[in-house]
Amino acid sequence: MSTNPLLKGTLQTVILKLLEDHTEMYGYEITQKVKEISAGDVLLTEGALYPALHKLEADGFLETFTQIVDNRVRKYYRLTEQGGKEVTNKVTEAEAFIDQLQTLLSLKPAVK
Amino acid sequence: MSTNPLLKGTLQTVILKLLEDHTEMYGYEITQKVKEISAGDVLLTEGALYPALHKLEADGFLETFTQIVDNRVRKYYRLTEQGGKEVTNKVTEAEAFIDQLQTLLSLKPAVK
DNA sequence: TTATATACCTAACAAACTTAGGTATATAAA
DNA sequence: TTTATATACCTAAGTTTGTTAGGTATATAA
Repeated sequence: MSTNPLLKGTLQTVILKLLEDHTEMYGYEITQKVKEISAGDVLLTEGALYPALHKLEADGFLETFTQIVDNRVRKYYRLTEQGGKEVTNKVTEAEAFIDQLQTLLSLKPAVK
Repeated sequence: MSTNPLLKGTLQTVILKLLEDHTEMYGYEITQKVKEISAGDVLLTEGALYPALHKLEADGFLETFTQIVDNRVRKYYRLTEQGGKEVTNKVTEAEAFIDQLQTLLSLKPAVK
């Protein structure tokens, strides 16, 4: 019943931020890290994650390389130089969004 | 150029919250109130607003009545009883979303 | 008479999800 | 041994929710 896009358009921002903090990650690892950080509250669906990664790569923000571990393929992602700049932009945008939403919903904890 | 869904899936929540605080509002008034509260940062597009209002009404969260003012029609919206409960749900959901996003982006100001 | 503000609306398109599949290997449990 | 779970990648159909771009109409200021 829950039509619940958990990250509401901020998935790209979260991915970029994780890659800023962890340098190199593969898709499955990202789902686990998000689950861990959010204490199990945010469960990325693969149908959202993989297309998002491919788009970020196509846009020039990520680059990839593959490794074989235990006979299984891992596709690692890493920020490009352009991607490094984009993290800052997207995080700033997310902060503004949170700020606006808190204002509109009267959730601001204190006066700015 | 800005593909900027300013409210990223929270438009319904914002509308319901405004109607909780102001009892009765019409569409155009909502756009002006959002602009005012956000200091001009959030400009609702009518193509998003009106369908959202119609959906909230169809879902039983809002009821309407019309008034003529200066020969022009105003369609007022008001929360139904069910809508009154839904505000709480949706605002709680939005708070959780903000919290999760702040955690994932390392934006949390302090430890909880 | 032209532009801006007020006031409603819809339709075509795009973005970003969910849901539901598919392929394949390693390992723990029944 | 076979079944389930974890690991690891992927895509396609459908839905929701927005943008963009129109349309109609009245009041008022330039």
